[in-house]
Amino acid sequence: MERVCYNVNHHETVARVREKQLAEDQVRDVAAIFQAMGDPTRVRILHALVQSEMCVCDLAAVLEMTQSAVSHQLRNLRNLRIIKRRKEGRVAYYNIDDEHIKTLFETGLHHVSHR
Amino acid sequence: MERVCYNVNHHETVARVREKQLAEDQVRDVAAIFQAMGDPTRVRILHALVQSEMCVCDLAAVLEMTQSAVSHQLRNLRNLRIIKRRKEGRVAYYNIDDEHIKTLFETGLHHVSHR
DNA sequence: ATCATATATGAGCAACTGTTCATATGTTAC
DNA sequence: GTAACATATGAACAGTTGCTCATATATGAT
Repeated sequence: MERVCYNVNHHETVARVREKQLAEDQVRDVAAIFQAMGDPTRVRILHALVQSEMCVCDLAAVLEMTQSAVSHQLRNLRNLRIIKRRKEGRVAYYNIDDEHIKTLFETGLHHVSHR
Repeated sequence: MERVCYNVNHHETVARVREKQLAEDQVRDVAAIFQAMGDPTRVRILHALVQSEMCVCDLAAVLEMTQSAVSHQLRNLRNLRIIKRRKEGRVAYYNIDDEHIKTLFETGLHHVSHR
């Protein structure tokens, strides 16, 4: 990496913040969670699921998107344990995985609604 | 859009969730906030700024990244009003924009640390 | 004025992402 | 068994993103 800064301006701050840096896997995991919530389609899916457990077919109807597109996104969210699936015959019901996720999502929603 | 679902399985649920759908700009805004927090570099930047106001040069030192890369990301975050800038001479100091953002970020961090 | 430093930014490019399309898998009804 | 339905998934393709590199702008020191 090139030398871009000839002297660190605030040695004490840099040292202190360096010490408390997050572990690589923490950074990866938190970024993955936020990234998953950072897409309009997935926001709409999560907002729907906060209100009610829903099957793929119903979600596609609400979002007015293809079953395939919705299913792909549900897989993304499920892989990250943001939502969970319950199967009943041929119907798959999706739910927010836990209360923490619900809280996190609603905190973000609350933020944009109040500014 | 093709017909993928021959009968909506749960009319009542679909109708109820449809009614409470988010407005398009709410969806866009909340997705943008989460998306901005959904990148490892920006997570590290935010985690640093939660601890202390920092200048670009110091952030680059902590992250061990080029000044240019950091500056580009700071612009992204500032455009979304996630961080704010304070100028003092030729030095630009960055800060988390408000307490809501700090809370949102820490809620996400807390989530991945406790599972 | 010139030089050094701090930050900002446009272009370019490789990597990633979200949708579509086609198709596969699995379940229910007959 | 076959047909209808619900969901899942791989490939492909366009659009987006994050970094690098080069360069621009702006301030402070001399």
